[in-house]
Amino acid sequence: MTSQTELNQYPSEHNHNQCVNVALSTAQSLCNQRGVLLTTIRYQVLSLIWESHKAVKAYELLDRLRPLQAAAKPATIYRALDFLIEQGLIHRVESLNAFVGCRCSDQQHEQLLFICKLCEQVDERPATDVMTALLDESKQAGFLVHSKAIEIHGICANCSTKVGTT
Amino acid sequence: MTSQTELNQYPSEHNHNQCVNVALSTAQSLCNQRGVLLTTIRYQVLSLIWESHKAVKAYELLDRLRPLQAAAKPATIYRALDFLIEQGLIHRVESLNAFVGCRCSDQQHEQLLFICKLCEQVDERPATDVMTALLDESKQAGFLVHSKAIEIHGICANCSTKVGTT
DNA sequence: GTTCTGATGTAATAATATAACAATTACCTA
DNA sequence: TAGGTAATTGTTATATTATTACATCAGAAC
Repeated sequence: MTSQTELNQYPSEHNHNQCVNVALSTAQSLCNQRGVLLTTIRYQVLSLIWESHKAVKAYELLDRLRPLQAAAKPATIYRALDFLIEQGLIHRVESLNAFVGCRCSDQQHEQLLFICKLCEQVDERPATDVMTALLDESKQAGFLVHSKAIEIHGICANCSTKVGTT
Repeated sequence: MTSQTELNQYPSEHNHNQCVNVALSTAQSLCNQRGVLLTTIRYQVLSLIWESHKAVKAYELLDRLRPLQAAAKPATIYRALDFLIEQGLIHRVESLNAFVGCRCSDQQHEQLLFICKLCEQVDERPATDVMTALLDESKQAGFLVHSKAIEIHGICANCSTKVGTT
């Protein structure tokens, strides 16, 4: 049953512990480099977000944080989220009002987010061609880009294989 | 003062009455073609959205609808918005939780939204190159696209000229 | 006219997010 | 190491955004 659940959530070759470890240690060293504090609460929230590759809602995080931080309130979560977003450690998924870990914190942070309607996992891709085309378009429009949100909803490769073979 | 306001909102060559007229009559004929009802409430909400090129919040629409529909409640607005979105007559701006008229209802509906932080106007552009690159990327990822939200925040050409010359 | 469907009325409440101010902690430096 | 300062967290309240459920109404189909 556990294995079935994991099968539904991740491709079989996926070692999620490693994802989490990499994410958390990268986060820690980035914060060190930048002289900002990855406090206990912030670290715990980041860990909770990294429990899966799904986008998580703020109040769901709150529920999951409370066992660790009895005093946790909405502000607790939103402050941690604000910090993590500022540091580029997570993405806010605008079209879901939810949050997902960023796998590219140390590189170009703004990416395409592919959001699967079936497994709900969010995959990020740098998509250089798209970004180039986008900057071209912006330049043509005379538009000065500050930030972008590019969110694609549909069915991921993993899920469409399963659907196809069922 | 009125003219100053308008100057801040639209490029001078812009005839907004025409925008509105085109949008509303296009909406009406599309609904006729499709055999769906552009009821009074829906028409009023669409008109209110088209009062400017800014994205409007649902509860702001509610306030503005009430003089016309004394019984208007949140559900009234959200139902009208759902309908207008389904019919491709407006865009939901995910990153603002707000709504803006669509100038391309009869064509390819999914566009890039350029959102100006200064004048708050939302400009939509088809950006074929971006869309092509995006579909390529999706194909490479094996991702089946259902819908996309591409929202660019920054400073529009009109505002950056003003800022530049000040 | 009756029935059926879609639209609207109405009330309650859920879900998401922020503001304001107090208390505490971390850090610097004298 | 004491004291000052800035950042973080605690706490309460409330604002904002959105949905659900059920009643009623209006118009089309029969």
